[in-house]
Amino acid sequence: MAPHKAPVSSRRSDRSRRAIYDAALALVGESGYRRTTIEGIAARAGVGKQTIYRWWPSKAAVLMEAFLDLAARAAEEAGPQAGGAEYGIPDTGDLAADLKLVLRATVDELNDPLMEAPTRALTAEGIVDAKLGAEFVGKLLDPQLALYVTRLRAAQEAGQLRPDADPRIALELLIAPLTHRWLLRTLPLTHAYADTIVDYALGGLTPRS
Amino acid sequence: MAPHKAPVSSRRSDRSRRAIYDAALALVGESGYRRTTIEGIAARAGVGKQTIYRWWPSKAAVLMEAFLDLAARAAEEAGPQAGGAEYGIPDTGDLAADLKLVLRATVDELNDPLMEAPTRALTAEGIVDAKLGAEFVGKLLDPQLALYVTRLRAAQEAGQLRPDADPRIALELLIAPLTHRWLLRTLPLTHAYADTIVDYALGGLTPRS
Amino acid sequence: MAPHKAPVSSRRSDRSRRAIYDAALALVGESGYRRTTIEGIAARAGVGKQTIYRWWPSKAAVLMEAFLDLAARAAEEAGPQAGGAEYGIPDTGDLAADLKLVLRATVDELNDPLMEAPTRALTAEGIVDAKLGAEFVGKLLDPQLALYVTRLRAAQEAGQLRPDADPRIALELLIAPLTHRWLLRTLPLTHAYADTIVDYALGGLTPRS
Amino acid sequence: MAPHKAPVSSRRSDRSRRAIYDAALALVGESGYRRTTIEGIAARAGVGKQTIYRWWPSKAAVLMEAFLDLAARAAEEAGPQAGGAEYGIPDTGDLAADLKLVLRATVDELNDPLMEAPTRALTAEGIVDAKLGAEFVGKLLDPQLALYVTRLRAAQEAGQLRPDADPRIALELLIAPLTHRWLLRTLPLTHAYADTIVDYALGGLTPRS
DNA sequence: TGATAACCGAGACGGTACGTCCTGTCTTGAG
DNA sequence: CTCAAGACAGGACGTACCGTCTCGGTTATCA
Repeated sequence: MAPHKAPVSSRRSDRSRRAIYDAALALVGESGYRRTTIEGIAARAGVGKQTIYRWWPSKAAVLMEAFLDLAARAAEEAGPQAGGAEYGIPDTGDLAADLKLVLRATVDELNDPLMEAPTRALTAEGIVDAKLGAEFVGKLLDPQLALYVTRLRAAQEAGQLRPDADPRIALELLIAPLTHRWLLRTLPLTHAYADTIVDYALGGLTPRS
Repeated sequence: MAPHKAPVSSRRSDRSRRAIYDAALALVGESGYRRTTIEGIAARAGVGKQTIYRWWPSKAAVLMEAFLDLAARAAEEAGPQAGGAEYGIPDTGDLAADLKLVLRATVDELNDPLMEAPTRALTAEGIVDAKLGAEFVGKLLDPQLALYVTRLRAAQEAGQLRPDADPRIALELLIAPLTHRWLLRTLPLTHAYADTIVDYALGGLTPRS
Repeated sequence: MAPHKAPVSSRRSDRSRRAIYDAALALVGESGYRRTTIEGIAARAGVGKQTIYRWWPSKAAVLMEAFLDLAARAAEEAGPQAGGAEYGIPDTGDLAADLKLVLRATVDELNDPLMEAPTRALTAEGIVDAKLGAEFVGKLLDPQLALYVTRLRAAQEAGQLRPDADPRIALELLIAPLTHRWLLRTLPLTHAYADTIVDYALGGLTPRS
Repeated sequence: MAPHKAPVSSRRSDRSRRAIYDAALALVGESGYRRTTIEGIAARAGVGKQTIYRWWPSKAAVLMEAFLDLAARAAEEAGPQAGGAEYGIPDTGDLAADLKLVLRATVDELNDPLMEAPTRALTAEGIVDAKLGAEFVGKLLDPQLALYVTRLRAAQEAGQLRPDADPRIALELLIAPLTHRWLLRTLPLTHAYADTIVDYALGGLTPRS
């Protein structure tokens, strides 16, 4: 999205950009991030190498954009008919139920084999490369986490969450265990686990009657 | 520890192994994992490349062993005088206090700039490479997590923790948020944060009097 | 001249080709063929290894082309003013004298220390590698030998050589002994030797009056 | 035969030496001299590498000895019953016939595919490596050439060869063309060629009646 | 409505590192 | 005490990509 040395993109070829996204995602899915090369992406996309180097600073940046594009298109598709977490966490009045719903969806997403390779690749890259990590967090993670903050604040106003609880930290209590299992592959990531996490976490955060 | 194609070595050179560990850690610390090369490690260690390829299947495996060796030696040093988490989580009777102590130590460890580069590198590598990840978890993470399980079970027996709480999941509620902040660099990782996590997590896991 | 996997390139860099020729010849001269490496040539020429591998199939092929280029440039220089064997063997009417002149020149050429190393290297390589040998013979040797055939045929027409003598074999009688001494270093290769060879060989090939 | 750093050969294992000869010749025959390695010879001979390095200074030296041993054994076999050139050139009184006989045998030997690979390898090596070349000439070539000198001197005494002809040079006139064709593969090496060479060469060396 | 840029595909270039192979030396352990 | 087995430091091999750099050949403004 942000070219590293802006060549004023009005003349930029959409066809090439699309082809590069597709090639990048396909190759990462097929061969893994490590074995995916810029030359390989260019060849597969039927594009000159320079066309990649002109618009992106690194392989990771290409993949990041390809991934954002994928997510955007997925959201657009699922979006109109109300949709999932992208458009806010539902508020049925029952905080635990709402959270379980969303976390179960997150579990499913993480377990989706199609998304796995690129997500892992980007996360790993971001862990080592602070700049990329910041972009990853800013563009993909933070917007999602903000939805939790919103929902948790609503719960606080509704008296379903301790007024002194920090929503940001509360959210981490919910999200981090899932991420932990997924990233480190310690134990299987299931709906039951998501439910338990919600129960345990909320246990300490709901007002004691 | 497990050579990829075991040359069963009794004749293996200890001097070389040591030099390789040192060179690998030094280079990763100085230039980052990406820019560290096997050739570079060999050159710095004063060792033929083949000596590395003979005993390790990948750069990541070298670093892993170097890291394990580092940890082992650190533990041996700190070990005798009872020491930290390596030798069990203290049990003073106050679960929250004990956990805060240990988690604060973990925070310090994660913030230690000396350990940061290799730990991030290994973690990232493990996220993408399942085999390496399994080794990382089995050799480094699981032993530590087991200590939490032990302590939490003791707490259950002492009636300081709900009898129906799963210690494994409880532990993840404590550990995962720290890891999350550290890996993704979302927000600073402080002692205060560790304390809050303990408070929030235990809130839902201690018996309601 | 014939790239092993023709990248048909008009974009080939002349500067690199030249630098590679120079480096190859220099290194072979300085350190001998064996100790000359493709890496060394690339480094000395200030060229990437791939640029060598792209255009030549082997070290020997590089040297061959470098040598041909050298010979071509030498010929071009010496050429205009009529010159040596490159432009035909002189025909003064005295066959023996003409041959002695040319063979003495060949002796001098073979004894030239500058040409010695690469010529020996190429010859030796060609002895073992039939493909390269064929190229060597076709590009360097045969053209020279053809000049002898021409001169000997002229001598036959002039009645200075038996009409039933095969010029091709006659030529070998003249050339082979020189090559033999030079290649195998059995005895010194002198002008006197060249003269004697001409005398002995022609003795059996001139018409008996 | 001449160890480079004489380890007092009394303890030397004959079995190993033999096995090394066999392995060396076999490998050179199968894969060519270039692709034959000392490691390969050792492995094939079931011998430690050190056992080779102890007794020979180079791959070429191993092959040379193996080759000499082969020639010696071949001679021993063919020897007793009078035999070929090894035991002198026959003297039937007809110089031309005698020479043709021997040169035809040489042609056959050079065309023998079994001997070809190692002979070419050794010759090529000797062309580039002066020390080895000298050994090759001294041990293998000179003894053979001496036989020609003997026969030619006898012919001179019998008045079948000009008294002023240098036998050494005469011999080169006979031998060199064969070697030339064989080494450089310019044209096929046949009995007819050998005969012609004898005819042409002797033509100039026999007394004119 | 050309001229004239920019982008495009292609791919050669100088490099770096890869992982393999072999060299020649040194060490170990079984016989 | 010898010798096969093979680890060791070193270094070249030939390959794969890196990121930069031309090269013509389209487009797609703007003069």
